[in-house]
Amino acid sequence: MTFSPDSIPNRFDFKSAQPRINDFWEANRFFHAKANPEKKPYSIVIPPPNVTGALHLGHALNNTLQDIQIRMKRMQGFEACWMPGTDHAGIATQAVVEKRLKEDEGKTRHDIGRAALVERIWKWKDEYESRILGQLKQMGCSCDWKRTRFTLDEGCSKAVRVTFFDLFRQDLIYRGKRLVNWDTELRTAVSDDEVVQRTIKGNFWNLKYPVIDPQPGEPAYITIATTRPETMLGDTAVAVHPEPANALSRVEKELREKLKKASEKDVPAINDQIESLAKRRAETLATLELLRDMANDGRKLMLPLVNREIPLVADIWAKPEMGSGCVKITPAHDPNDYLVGQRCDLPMINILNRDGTLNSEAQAYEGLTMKQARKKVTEDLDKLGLLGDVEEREIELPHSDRSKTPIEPFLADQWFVKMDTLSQSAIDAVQDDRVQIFPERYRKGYIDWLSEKRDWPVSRQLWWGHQIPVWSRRCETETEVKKIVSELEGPLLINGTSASFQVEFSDETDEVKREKLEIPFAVVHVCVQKDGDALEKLIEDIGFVREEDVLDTWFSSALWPHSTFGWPEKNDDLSYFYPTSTLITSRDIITLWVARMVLAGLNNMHEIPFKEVYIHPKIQDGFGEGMSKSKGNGVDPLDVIEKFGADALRFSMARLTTETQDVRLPVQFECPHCEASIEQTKKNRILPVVECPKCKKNFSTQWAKTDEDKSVARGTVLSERFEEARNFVNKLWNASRFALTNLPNYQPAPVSDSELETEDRWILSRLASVTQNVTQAIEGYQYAEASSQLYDFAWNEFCSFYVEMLKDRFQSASKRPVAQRLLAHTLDSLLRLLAPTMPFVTEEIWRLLGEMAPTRGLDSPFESAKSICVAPWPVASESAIDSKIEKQFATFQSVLASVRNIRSQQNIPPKERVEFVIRTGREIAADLEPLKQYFSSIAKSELIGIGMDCAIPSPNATASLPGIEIYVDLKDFIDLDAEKARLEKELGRITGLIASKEKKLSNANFVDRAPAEVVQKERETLAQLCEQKKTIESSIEAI
RNA sequence: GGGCGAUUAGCUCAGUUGGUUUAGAGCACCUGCCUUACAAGCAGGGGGUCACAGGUUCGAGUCCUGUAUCGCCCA
Repeated sequence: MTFSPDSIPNRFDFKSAQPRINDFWEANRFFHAKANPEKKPYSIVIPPPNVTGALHLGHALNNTLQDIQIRMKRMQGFEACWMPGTDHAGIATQAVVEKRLKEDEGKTRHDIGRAALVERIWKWKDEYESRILGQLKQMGCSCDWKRTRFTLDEGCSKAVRVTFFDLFRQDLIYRGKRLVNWDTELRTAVSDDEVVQRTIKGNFWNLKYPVIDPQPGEPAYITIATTRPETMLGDTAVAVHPEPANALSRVEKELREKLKKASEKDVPAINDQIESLAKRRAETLATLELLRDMANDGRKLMLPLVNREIPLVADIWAKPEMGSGCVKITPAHDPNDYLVGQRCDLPMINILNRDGTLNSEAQAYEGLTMKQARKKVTEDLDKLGLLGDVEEREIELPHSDRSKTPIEPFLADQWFVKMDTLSQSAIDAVQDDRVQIFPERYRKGYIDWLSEKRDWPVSRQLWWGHQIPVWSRRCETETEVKKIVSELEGPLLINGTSASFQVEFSDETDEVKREKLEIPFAVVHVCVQKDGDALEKLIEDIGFVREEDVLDTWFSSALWPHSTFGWPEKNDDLSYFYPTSTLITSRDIITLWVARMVLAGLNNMHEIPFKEVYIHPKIQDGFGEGMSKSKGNGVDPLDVIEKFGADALRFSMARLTTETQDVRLPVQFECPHCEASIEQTKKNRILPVVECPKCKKNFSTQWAKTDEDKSVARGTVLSERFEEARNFVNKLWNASRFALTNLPNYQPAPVSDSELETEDRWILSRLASVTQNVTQAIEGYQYAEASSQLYDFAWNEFCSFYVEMLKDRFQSASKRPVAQRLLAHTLDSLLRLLAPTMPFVTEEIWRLLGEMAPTRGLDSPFESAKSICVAPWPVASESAIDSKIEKQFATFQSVLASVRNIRSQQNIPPKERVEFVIRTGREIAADLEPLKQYFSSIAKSELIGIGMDCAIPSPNATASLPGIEIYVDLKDFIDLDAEKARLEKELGRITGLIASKEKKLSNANFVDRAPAEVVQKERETLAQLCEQKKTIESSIEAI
C-alpha cells in the first residue's frame, strides 16, 4: 500500500467520513459498557435534553465536553459508560403540542380530551427524541446507545412511583392549600422558576372603604392604594402598621445610613426622601396612630360592592411611608397578603376559577375575566364615590415563562415534598466534599438555595407526566374518617409496605362554615406503590378517586442517575456504575436539578449520585445576549456540522470553554446565493427577508411566514469562529497526508537513544509535556487549556518545525527508517491526544496510518488498536522531558526568526539563497551545530561560519540576540535605507529596555529589598542589552 | 435590594503563587510568496496608557478598596 499526494484529497472530506465512521463505531459496539470487575468504572449520565425541540448550540457545548471526558477515560482503560436519554419536560412539551393544536386545528386540549392529547404528545416525543439522538450521533457522541432512556419510560416511571411512595410513607409528602403561581392560559400551577418578572405600564388606584360605626374623631373612610383593584372582591382585611412612629424612624435611619455611603449623584434623591418622610411624620403620623388604635379596638370596614364586613388589623406588612399607609389584604391572591392572613388569622377567599374567570365569591362579577372585572369594579366604585386618585406608574408583574401571560396567585390544593431533612442531606454532601462542584464559586448558590429549605410543590395540573399515585376520599365527619381508616387498616391491610395512607384534616373548625363552603371535615389519601396493584380497584370501590395532577418534571429527573441504571431493581450495573463519576451541566439548573439529584440519590440509594459536578459556560451572541430561537440568533449545530464538520464544531466548543467566562460567539447570516457572510445585527435578525449586501439578492430567515417569503432561499445562521477549528482539522489532515506519503517501506523497530537526533529529542520532550498538560487539563475540566496546548503543539511545533526537518531526513536513505519511526510514533501520539476532541478526523487518519504503519512505537513497537477510540491514552514519559534540549531548540528558533526577519525586510526573494555567520561563544555554537543544516532547508539561509572569530561578511545585515550576533551576507541585495530603518527601530527598543533596567537598578529600595537573584538577573540582562546595543550601533555606523 | 462573574489589540479570548528583554493567540488588516503536506497555506509586519480612581509593594494586567458599564442568578 502506498499513498501519493494525489490519492488523498487535500481537505478532510468530513461529509463522507462521518457517517461511515459512525457506522464503524456502532457495528463494533465500542461505546457499550457493562459491569466489569477487571476495570475501574467511569460513568456519566447525560443531562437529558427536553423533547420539546431540537438541540441548540448550548447542547452542542454540553455534550462535547461530556464526550471528551468519556472518550479520554475509555482510552485510559476505564469501563466508561455514558448514559444517554431525553426528558419529557412536562409543561414545556405539553405547551408546544397544545400550541400546535390550536394553530393547526383551532382546538384546545379540553376539546380532544386527556387520552388524545397525551397520544399526540407521545408522537411529538417520538419525533423529537429520534431527532435529538440523531443530532448527538452526528456530533460523534460516544453514548452507550443501547441504554437510551426517557424520563417517562417504564423504568423511570417505576422509580418515580417507588420514590413517591417512600416519601409519602415517611410523611415527607403532604397535601396542603398553598398560594401557587397560576397560569390561567395553561390552567396549571407553575413553579417559581417558571415565573419571570416583567415591568409593564399600570395604574395605582386609590380606593375608599367605609368605616362601620366610626367613633367621634375617627374617619368615615379609609383609603388604600392598589395596582390590582379587581382583587378587592377577595379582600378579607385592611392592615395598618402596629407601630407607625417606630417604623418611620427605622426607615429614616436606614436612609441616613445610605446617605453616608451614597455617591454624590445619589445624594439629592435620598435627601428628598428624608424630607418627604419628615413631612409625612408631621402630617400623617397622627392619623396612622389613630387607625392603629381603631384596629386594636376591633373596628370593622364595609367592603364595597360585595358588602362584606372586614376587620382593620395591625400588621407590619403595612408600610407607613407608602401611599396612605394602609394596605388591603387579599390572602388568597397575593403572596404577602397570604402571610398577613396567616399571622392575623384571616379567612382566605378565593375569587378565581381555574380558567382565570371570577367565581361565585365575586357575586355580581362572576364569570368576568380579571381584565373585565377591573374595568367594572373601578367604574362601580367610581359611581359610589369610592374611587380616589388614579396614578399612572410602571409596575412589576409576574408572567408565566411558558404561556407569557400574567400569573394569578391562586390558592389551591398542592402536593409538597418536605425539604427540611432532604435539603440538609444535600447541603452536607457538598459541604463535606463528597460532591465537589467546579468552578467552586457555584457551591454558594447551591448551599444558599437549599438552606432556605422551602418545601417543594410537586403538583402540576397537566396531562403529560407521571400521574400522582394517590387516591383520595372526602370524609364529612369524624365517624366517617374512623370508619374509612379502620377499613384501610383492617381488610385492606394498608400498613406502609406496599401502600400507605394519610389523613388530612381541614383547618376550618366551624362546621356551619364548612358546609356552606363545601369544605370536608377531612380527606384521606392513599398512596399505592405498584402501578396496577389490585388495591387500586379496591379503594376506588369504596369511593377513593385518583389524583388527576402529574408530578413536576424535576421529580423524575432527580432520580436520573440511579433510575437509568435500573433502580429500584438491584443489578450489577447499578452497583458498578453508581455513584456516577461526574455531571456536566449548565448553571441555570444547579438548584432545579443538581440539588434535587443529590437529595434524591441520598434518599433512595443512601449514596451521592456523582462525585464531581462541572458547570460550563453559556454561549451568547456577539451582543452578549443568550442565543434563542425567539431572538433569531440561534445557531443550529447541524448547520455547523454541515459546513465545518463535527470535529470543527467540537474543537471550537472545547476551545471556548474557559473557566470564568461566558462565551461570545458573533453570528452571521450566510447568503445562500453567494455565500457571503452578513454580520447579524439586532435590526436584521428579526426580519423575515434580508437583502444580501454583496449579491443584492434576498434570502429568508426563520421569521419567513408568508408563502412569498418562504419561497425565498433560506440563509443559515452561522459563525465565522468555527473557521479556526476547521482550518486546524485541515492542517492536521495535511500533516498526516505528508506522513502517509512518506511512509512507504516503513519497518517498525525499537529506536535507541543513540539514534535520536536533536530535533527528535526536542519533539519527544515537547510531546511528553503536552501529554502531561492535556491529561491534567481535561481531568480538571480545563477544556480551553487542553485544546490550546494541542493546537499549538500540533501546528507550531509538530507541523512548523518537526515535519519540516523530517523532509530533509527523508531525502537520505540511511536516515529514512529512523525518521519514519519517529514520525509514525509522534503522529500516533498526537492523534490519540486529539481523539476525544476530534474523533472523526483522528479516526480516519488512524485507519490510513494503520495501513502504512500498523505497528508503531519507539521502545517496543506494538500493533495499533482497531479504532482510535479504544487505543490506549498516551502516558507522558517523564524522562523524555529535557529542558536543556528545549532551550537549545529555542535558541535555534530565535536565530531562524532573526534571519527570516532580515530576509523579509531586505526583500530578498524567497527562492534566493543567502549566507550568514553567527558570532557567539563556544556553548551556543555547540548548541546550534547539530541543527545548522535546517537554516538552509527551512529558510534557504546557509550558516557558513560560527564562533567568536569567524569573518564578518560585508555588506551585511545584523541582528543581535542575547549572546549572539548574526551577520547576513547581503552581497548585492542590500537596501541600505531599509537596513538602517530596521536597525534604528531595534536600537530604539533596546535603548528603552536599557533605560528601564537602569532605572530599576538605580532604585536603592529595589536593590536592597528585592530577592538577590532577581537583582542579579536584572544586572545580567542589563549587561547583555548593553552588548546588543553596541553591536547595533556599530552596524549603523558601518552603514 | 442581595449574590456571582466580566471589563486586556478593530473582534473573540488567554495571561498559572506579583519579577523571563516594555502583555500573547486566532480572526480581521498590510507586504511578499501557488516553496513537491496544507492558499482553509507559508514568511514577515502594523496595532494595546490591560475600564476608571485610589491603595499595598522595591516591583501590579495579576493583590486590596471604591466608581462606572455589561451579563447572570436570587428576593
